[in-house]
Amino acid sequence: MVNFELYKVFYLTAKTGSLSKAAKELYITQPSVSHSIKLLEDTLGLQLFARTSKGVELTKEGAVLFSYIEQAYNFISLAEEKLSELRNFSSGEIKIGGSDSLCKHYLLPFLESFHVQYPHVQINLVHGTTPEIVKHLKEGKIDIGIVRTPILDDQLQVREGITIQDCFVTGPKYRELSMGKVSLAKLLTYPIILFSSNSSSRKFVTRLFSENGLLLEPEIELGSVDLLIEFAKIGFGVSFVTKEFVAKELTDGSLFEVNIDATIPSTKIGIITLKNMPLSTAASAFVAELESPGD
Amino acid sequence: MVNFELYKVFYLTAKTGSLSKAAKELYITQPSVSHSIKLLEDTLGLQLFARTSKGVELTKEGAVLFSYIEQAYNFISLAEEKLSELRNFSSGEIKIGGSDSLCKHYLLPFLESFHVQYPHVQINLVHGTTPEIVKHLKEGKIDIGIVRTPILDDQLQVREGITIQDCFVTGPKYRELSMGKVSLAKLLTYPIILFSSNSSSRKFVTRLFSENGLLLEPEIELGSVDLLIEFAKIGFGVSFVTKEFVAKELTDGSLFEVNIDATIPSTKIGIITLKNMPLSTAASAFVAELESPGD
DNA sequence: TCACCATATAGACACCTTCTATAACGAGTA
DNA sequence: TACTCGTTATAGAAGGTGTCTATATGGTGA
Repeated sequence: MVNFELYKVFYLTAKTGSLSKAAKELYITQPSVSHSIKLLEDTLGLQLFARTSKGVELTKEGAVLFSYIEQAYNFISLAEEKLSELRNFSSGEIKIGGSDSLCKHYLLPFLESFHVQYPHVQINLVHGTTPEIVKHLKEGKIDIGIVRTPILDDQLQVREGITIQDCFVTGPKYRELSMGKVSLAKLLTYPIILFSSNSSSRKFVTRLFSENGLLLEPEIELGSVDLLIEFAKIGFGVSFVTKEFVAKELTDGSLFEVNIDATIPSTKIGIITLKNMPLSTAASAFVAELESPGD
Repeated sequence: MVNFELYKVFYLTAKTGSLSKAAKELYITQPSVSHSIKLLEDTLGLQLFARTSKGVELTKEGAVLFSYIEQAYNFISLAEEKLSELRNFSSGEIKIGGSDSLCKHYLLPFLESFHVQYPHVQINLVHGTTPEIVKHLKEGKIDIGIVRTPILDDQLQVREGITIQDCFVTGPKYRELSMGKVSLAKLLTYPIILFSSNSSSRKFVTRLFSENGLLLEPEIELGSVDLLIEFAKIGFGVSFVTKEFVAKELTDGSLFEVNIDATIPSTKIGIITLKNMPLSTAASAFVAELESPGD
C-alpha cells in the first residue's frame, strides 16, 4: 500500500494543476513535489500527470485516481475540522450520571456555568442509584459519575469533591428538636420522613439507629429529596438530608437542624471515572471545573 | 495538516485494536507503531487510544476520528484497486477515431483481437474526416486517431502504420482497362465513381487529374467505401479505392486494377495521438498492437 | 530571440522513521 | 505469591527518505 502522504501531494497537485503551486500549499519546494509525484507514479506504475509548460494535467488514470483521492482527502479534512472543534469545545458531548439528589443540588450549578462557558458541548445527564451509576460507567454509557464516597472499586478513579454532612431537619412545627441535644431514641418518638429504602443514605441512617439498638421505621417514605425537604418544612416530621443542600432553608428559618447526640460522619462527593479510559477533552474540562475550588 | 501516513497507522491500529497487530499488517515493528500513534496524538493534541493490557481501545475522540478516517481509508483502497484494474486491463476504456474507410478495413481486425485479449477494456469508436479526428483528439474526446499520412501538426505525435496504395479498380464489365496502360484522359471516358467531395482521397484524385490538365467529374458520388467497391463490381464504372482494402476482390476476380500511366504515391497509415498527453495504459497497449508488425 | 514560467535532475544533508533491546505493566495461572 | 505471557512504552542507534539548493531543460509569448 502506497505511502498515504504521497496522496496528499497528489491531491494538491491535481487540485492546483501545478507542482509549484502545490509546493507552496505544502510549504515545501517544487523539486520535492516533483520527486513525490514521480515516486507515486513509479510506485503505482502509471503516469498520473501530463507535464505541460503551464503546469500539469491529469492523465486518464490520474483522473480516475483523483476522483477517489478527492473523497478521501475531504474526509480527512472533515476529520481534522471535527477534532479541532472537539479541542475548543465548539462541539462535543459529556454524559454524566448523578446519583440521588446530587444531580440537582450539587451538579446543577456546575452544569449551568459549564453550559454558559461552552454552549456547544452537549450535556447528557442521567440519574440513578450509586450501583447503577457505576454500572453505566463501566458500560461506557456515561463518562463521569457523581456519587457519595466512600466508593471502593479498583476499576474506578475517584476524585474527591466537596465535603457534605447529613443531618436531621424539621420544620417550625417541631422546632423544639433544634434547641438542645436530642437522643436517637427521643427522635423516634417523632414522625420520621425518609428517602426510599434502596438509597445509600437510607441505609446509612438505618444502620445508625440499629447500632444503638433501635429500629428506625419511617412514617413517610419519599422518592425525592425535594419532597423530603418540603414535607419536613410543612410539619410532617423529621427528615434526614444533606445539610449543604438545605443551607438556604436553615438560614431563613423554614427548617431547623436537629441536634442529635450522635455523630453523623461527614462524607465527600466522589467524581468517578473509569481508571483505564481517558476522559474526552470536554469531560476532563468539566471534571476540572468540579475539582477547582471556589466554584 | 497532519502527515497522512499517520492516519494509515491509526486506521489499522483502531481496526485491529492492537499496536502489535497493526505493526504486523504494516510490516513494521510495534515500537514504530507506538511511536507513530504517539506522534499523531501529540500533533492532534488529543488522546486517541486507551492503552490496556490487551491492546488499545479508541477514546471518544479517537472514535470520532476513526469514523472519518475509515471512510478515507476505504476510498484510498478502492482507488488502488481501481488503478490495479487499469494496469491489468481488467477495466479501462479506449476512444479511437478512425477517418473514412480506415475504421472498417484497417482497424476492425485489430479491434477484434484486442477485444478478445482484453475483454474488459471498453472500446469506443468514432469516425469522421481527418480534420474532425484531429479536432476530437485535441479536445480530448478521443485517445487515438487513425488517419492517412502525411499529416502535419506539431501538437500531434504521428506513428506510422502499414503502407497503403490507392488505385483505380473496376468490375468485369470494364475488364479491358486492366489489360494495358491506360492514360488518365482515356480513363475519363469511362464512368467514374468517387467518394464524397470532402474526403482527402477525393481531393487527391481530383488534383491528380487537374495537374494533367484534366477535369475529373464523377458519374456517381458515394458516401461509403463499401458502396464504392460494390458499384465498381457490378459494372457502374471505375472506383478509386485503397488497394489493400480490395485485396480479396482483386484475387477472386470480382474487381480488376486499372493500370494507369501515372504514379499514385503510396501513403502510410498514421496513428496520431496528442504529443503532450500521455496515453492511458490501455490506449498505449492498443497502439503497441497497431505498431507491432505481423498483425 | 529573449525573458519568463513551468518541470526535471543531481547531489548533499538533515531529519524522521524504523530498528533492536529492554522496561514496565496487567492479567491469568500454578 | 510468583511466574509467565501478552501487551505497550522507552531509549538509543542507524539507515533511509524527504527536502533542500543549484541548475538544467523546455515551452510560450512578447
